[in-house]
Amino acid sequence: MHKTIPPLRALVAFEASVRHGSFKQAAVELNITPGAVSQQVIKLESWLGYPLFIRQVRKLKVTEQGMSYFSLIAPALEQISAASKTYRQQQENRVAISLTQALASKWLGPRLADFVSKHPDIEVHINASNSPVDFYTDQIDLAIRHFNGIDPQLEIQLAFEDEMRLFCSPDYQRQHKLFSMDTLLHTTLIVTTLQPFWEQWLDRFTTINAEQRNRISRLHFDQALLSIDAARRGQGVVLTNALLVQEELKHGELIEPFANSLPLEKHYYLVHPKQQPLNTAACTFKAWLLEQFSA
Amino acid sequence: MHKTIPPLRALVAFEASVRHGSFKQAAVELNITPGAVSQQVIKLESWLGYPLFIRQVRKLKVTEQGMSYFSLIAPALEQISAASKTYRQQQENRVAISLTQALASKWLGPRLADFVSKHPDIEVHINASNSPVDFYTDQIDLAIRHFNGIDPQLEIQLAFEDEMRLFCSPDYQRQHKLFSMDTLLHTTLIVTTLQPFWEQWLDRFTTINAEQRNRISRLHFDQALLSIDAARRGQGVVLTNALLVQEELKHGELIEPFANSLPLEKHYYLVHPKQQPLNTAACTFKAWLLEQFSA
DNA sequence: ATCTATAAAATAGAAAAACTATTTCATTAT
DNA sequence: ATAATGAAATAGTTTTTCTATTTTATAGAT
Repeated sequence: MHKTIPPLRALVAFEASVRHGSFKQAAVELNITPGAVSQQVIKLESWLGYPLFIRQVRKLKVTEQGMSYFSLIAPALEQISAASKTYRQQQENRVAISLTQALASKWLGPRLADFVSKHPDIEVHINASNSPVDFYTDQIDLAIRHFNGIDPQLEIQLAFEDEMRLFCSPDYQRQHKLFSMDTLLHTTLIVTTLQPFWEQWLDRFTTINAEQRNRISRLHFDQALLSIDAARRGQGVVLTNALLVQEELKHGELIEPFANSLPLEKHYYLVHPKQQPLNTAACTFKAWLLEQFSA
Repeated sequence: MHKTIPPLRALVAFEASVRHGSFKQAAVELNITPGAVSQQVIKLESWLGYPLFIRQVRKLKVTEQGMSYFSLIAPALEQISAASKTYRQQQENRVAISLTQALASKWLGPRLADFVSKHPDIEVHINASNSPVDFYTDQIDLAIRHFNGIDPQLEIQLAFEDEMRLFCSPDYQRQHKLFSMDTLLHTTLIVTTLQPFWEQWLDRFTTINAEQRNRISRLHFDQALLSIDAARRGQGVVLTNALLVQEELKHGELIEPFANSLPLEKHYYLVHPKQQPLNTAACTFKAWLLEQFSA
């Protein structure tokens, strides 16, 4: 099929030289030296087997054959340029962020309208997944990750410090008289599988011993969102970050019976790979996110 | 204008990989290693900013974006390939020869029909000019030149030895009783400007002295063809190479009253530049010419 | 279950292409 | 007459392209 492909850099130099009628001007456009243009054109002439220009002192005249060849390859190069511009530029207006479903739903979701209204030309992709992403393969620009904040390959900025707070619905509190710590013995603990912090919390803030703790009833969910929902429905008490229940607190669907907070070693950070420069949209989005973190 | 040109070798590798759905097969087509194809595709992905293929073990799947980009650039590459094939191949079927007008008209012209009938696909260009040519600029493959046969830059083969013979029309011979050398005193000598051999010829083959020679009437032409024509019309006697009057001799339009021949130091050679390899057509034409020289 | 074949990925090094810097040349402009 | 201009020629530097090799994860055969 493609057995006959000319030296393509030479073709680009030729096309620009015809348009400008000058190696000098072509060089300016291509941002290379005139000598390089000259050599590339000679290379193409050698490949084709005949001259494409009549060279005069300080002057260049394209041959008829050169002109004819130009008329065929110029539109093709233009097509490649236009397609490439479009497909590359597509990325300038696009930003994709990866974060957990809980954060996407409870934190970013309610705020996104603000960003969109401020930047209607930017296409925002939310990759809400609890599994780790590959920035390159999955075309992710930014991520909010929960980790220790150490990774030499990433640009890292703290988003939120993580801490576990206890929440339940108002009804649950009334029914179980959740007014002192020891009443937790008679409640159901809603456990999020990936956030196994109940032991630490109870040990830190109650006098309930290990044996007693083993006897407390538990409900397990593998998603923070489901745990929060269960608590909202009055099925137990949940430990989570207040960030994820801001709306429920606001609407009185959940309350915080005890003001105790268990700080964690891992926090939420905004990250992106050092080796992958952010496009305009991603920079804009990042700036907006940093604003939101500190608000 | 062409500010957005992707790495073009990478584009070629990408296009072939999409068509084959395999780096391996693309490599076979492009006659490079699979590793090189892989690297070029990665390079294009990096330039565009997103992946073009989903890589699976021993398998390659083009992304939607990749397919979409392919649909735009593939026709353009095909256009470049087709144009380049045509314009390069044009040379394979073309041969151009430079020689004097006299040789073109009197020697090559009558014989060319033979070559053309044997090779109808070969396009023959006759550059009949008495001024020197530049092989490269003027796109000349071969030349028949009149010189001493020494030029290190050329491939050289003897075509004909040059010699001056005397010719006139039968009528002129009768009117001037051209049966002995001294009768030349009363003729008109037809002189070709670039072939000033009358003095030598008369000195070598007659007893006419210098003073007598100065008194012979002369007619000057700057083209050998015109000199021959004048002789044919009975306007005088002409010195020329027998090669150029073969048809006139055959038709009885010219005769050779005296069989004397003045050998010259320069001869006719078939030449072409050592640095400019002959294409197929030119090789074929050269072989045919060499045949004609020895016939 | 084990072994072989396959094709893409990753890596280091070699070869070729692309480009730069400089000088020369033949005008052209001042 | 001198200075400016742009293409040509040349040697050297930088970058790209490509090769060779090993690794990896299957997919297929036994």
